[in-house]
Amino acid sequence: MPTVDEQFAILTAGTVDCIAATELRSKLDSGRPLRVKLGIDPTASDIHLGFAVVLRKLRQFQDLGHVAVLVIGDFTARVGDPTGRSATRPPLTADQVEEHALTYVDQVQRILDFAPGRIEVVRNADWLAQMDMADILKLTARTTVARIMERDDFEKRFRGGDPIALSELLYPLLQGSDSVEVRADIELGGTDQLFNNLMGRQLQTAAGQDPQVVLTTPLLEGLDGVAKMSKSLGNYVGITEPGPEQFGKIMSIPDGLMPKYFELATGWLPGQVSATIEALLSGDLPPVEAKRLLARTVVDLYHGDGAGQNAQDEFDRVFKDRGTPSEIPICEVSETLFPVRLARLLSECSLVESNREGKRKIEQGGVRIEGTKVTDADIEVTAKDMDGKTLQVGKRAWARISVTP
RNA sequence: GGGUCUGUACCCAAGUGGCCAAAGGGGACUGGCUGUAAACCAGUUGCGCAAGCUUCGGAGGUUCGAAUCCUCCCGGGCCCA
Repeated sequence: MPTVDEQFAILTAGTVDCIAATELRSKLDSGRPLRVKLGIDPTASDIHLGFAVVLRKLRQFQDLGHVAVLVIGDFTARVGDPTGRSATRPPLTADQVEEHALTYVDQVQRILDFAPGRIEVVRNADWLAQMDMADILKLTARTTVARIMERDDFEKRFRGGDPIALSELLYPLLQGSDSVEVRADIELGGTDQLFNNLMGRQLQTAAGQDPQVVLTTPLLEGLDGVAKMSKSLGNYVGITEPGPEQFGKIMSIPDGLMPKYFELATGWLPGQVSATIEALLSGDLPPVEAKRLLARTVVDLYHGDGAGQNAQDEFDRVFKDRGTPSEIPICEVSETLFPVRLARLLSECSLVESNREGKRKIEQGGVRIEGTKVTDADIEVTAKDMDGKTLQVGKRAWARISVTP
């Protein structure tokens, strides 16, 4: 068992805020397993590399003998966390939330330790949905408008004349209540959660509990290199995506983002990360090779050793050598559809969104049959032409036609 | 409650009776270059094979003709109370 100092060093490595360091030390000092809370709003169906950062931190706590308390925000998801939003987000239906919650737990198992005693998974609807008006008034009386409006994004929206639903203002309070409910010793979150997590401390203190320590992890930018990685922006790499998909996505990140990805997405020890970054910056490691290494590492992390190399081979075959992917989704098309305009066939196979878009893509030289570029935008094809043949739109969309009687 | 402004395609935003499927920018997409990076260049960006159809918060109305005018409704900002 590592000493308190060693634990402290491991746990605060790679974090941005630690409120408060002395409290963390004394909690670790107590020697008891600490309850480490992480809230997760089931607003989307995929867990991505950005969220994996904080999950990995939580795993470190588990490995040191502490208990992960995963709070599924099935209630709060219906309010919608306003964090980082410039607009009110539409509330999700109970069904959507439920569906997401299930897939989350499934995905999280790739990172967290689910051994008995190591983790508790709870849902905040269990207590939040029970609250009546008296409870809510009591809760809201614990803070002030001025305090809530200190939050950066509220303030910005308010100043900009953008609408803020009253319910959104309650969000930090609800999340804070979770901390009271689960008696959290520590709460983890991205830096965008700092305000919410501090609210937990305030509420715990008011409830006579020892306030939780708040640790925040950096936010990871998405593939565009600008906005934080998020499902809604579509700039993410999902941890359950197929290896080749992950590999390709990582190859497309801006060069400048590589150090951050090495640091936050590889699961490497700090020494290895800094050595790699140094080699990259000094020119000893060419950028392409660095990125390939990064992509392989991430794929290995989620698909097992060797998967990264396979993904890279596939990548080289398809994109470097302009070849054909090893696995192409089959598109079954009824024989009665033929003869058919190629543009229509493309949309039948979901390679494009409409016949019209299909026609455009052909005009733009982006469509190939068996690797041969199609030049006639109005071309008609027959079942015999197409059966068993591959269709390609752009660099990434593929389908193999299978004609069914 | 009163006043006033406002709601346009993924986002911002022009348009105020026909020349509007709707300027411009961003984003996205396709092609070129390349390292599926960045930068840059060219193009595309409602649906339909087409005639044409549907779209400018919603529902009605005026008109040969409406995103543009009128009525009501819904949503939002600001000021006053």
